[in-house]
Amino acid sequence: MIEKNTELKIIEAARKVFLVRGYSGARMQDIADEAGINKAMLHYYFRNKDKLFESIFSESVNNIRDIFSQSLNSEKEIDNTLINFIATYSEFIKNNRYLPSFIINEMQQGSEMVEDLFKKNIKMYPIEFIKKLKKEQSLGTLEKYDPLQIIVSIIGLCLFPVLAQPVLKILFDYDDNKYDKFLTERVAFLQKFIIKGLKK
Amino acid sequence: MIEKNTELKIIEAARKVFLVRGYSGARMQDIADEAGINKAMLHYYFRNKDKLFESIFSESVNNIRDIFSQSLNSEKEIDNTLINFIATYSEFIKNNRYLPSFIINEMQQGSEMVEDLFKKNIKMYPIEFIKKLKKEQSLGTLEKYDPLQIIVSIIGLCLFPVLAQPVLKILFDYDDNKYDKFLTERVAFLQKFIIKGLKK
DNA sequence: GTCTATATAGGGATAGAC
DNA sequence: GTCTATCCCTATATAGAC
Repeated sequence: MIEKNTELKIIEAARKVFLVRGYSGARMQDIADEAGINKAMLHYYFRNKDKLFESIFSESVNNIRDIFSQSLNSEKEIDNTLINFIATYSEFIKNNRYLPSFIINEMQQGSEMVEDLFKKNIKMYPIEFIKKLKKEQSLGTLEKYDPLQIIVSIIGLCLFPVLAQPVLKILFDYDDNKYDKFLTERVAFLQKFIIKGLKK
Repeated sequence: MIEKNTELKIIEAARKVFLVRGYSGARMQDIADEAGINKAMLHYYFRNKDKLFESIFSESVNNIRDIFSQSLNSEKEIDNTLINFIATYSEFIKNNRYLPSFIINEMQQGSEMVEDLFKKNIKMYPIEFIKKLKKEQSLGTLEKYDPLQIIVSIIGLCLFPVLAQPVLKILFDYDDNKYDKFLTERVAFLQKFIIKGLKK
């Protein structure tokens, strides 16, 4: 087993701690423990907590942006674009449970630093997808809903069960396995439900 | 103007601070300032930060539960039940923006205290609504989806735009007014979209 | 009940040896 | 580059006067 370099170990540990606990809940000591080093090293590599946080937050925003544009901008026609997006995006979110709530929460705090980092990194506006929607709407195959309402709905339908996972698990009395099954089955459900909801 | 009693002032201030900043981000000093008193008073009325937090978290869970069961358990048939729920629930969430993310986030931390409080207060499982869905499904008027998938979808469609508000405002370049309009228009959109998606 | 002053702990940051 | 020891500020909590 090759020993990973320290900077990488720190990044991975910081990612784990920040994504679950958030900026204010994260402890430098916890990150050091998770990385198997001491606190001083954190400051040696990343001057302070803010700088370390910035690097984690930025990469998180980039990850969300990449998977989003990558899975939405397909050359296929509308049905397959939707089916493909729902599957790809759901899979990504399932494997990155804490990403959405992390970003949403930090943004909610309204700190300048976070908002600037977000603006700097995000740059995504699904123009191509909106064009595709509008074309179908004018052809009369899709209901004439506001494209942004549609997009927020699709993303929300994929994200919400992962965002609210800790709450929903208790409400439904589902263990990890059952909830995982719920998420897996959800993909097919969403593909059908969304397309039916949009079609004229 | 009648002077509110101190305990009430503390509760209101704590609510404001905890809901936005969360447990770890909240400062007793900020709560004292918001209430217009000094820190010592917080400890006089609520022994410590944990106790104060508990009372806010509990009332938050109760609020969510009340509005949920209240707006879902109507005597009407399925279409009107849905239309009524979407309108009532959306309105409530709009007026209580921070409630959902507060509960979801604290639950994500996985502390025993929070999880116990949640379990103790929540007790909601929409049995009547599920019955109503299943009846329509067996009559062939609704698609035979898993009722829990349906419920998670409806709630998610209402909650997500409020949960993700700080992110979506930036993505869409919407100011407060435009976003408010977006949320208002969303109700009618959701009523149509959801019913179309569910109908056979 | 309400205040000021202060104790105590927690956590981010630095100095300095190796 | 990595460690130990320590600094020092911040935040919670308490003591005690009024």
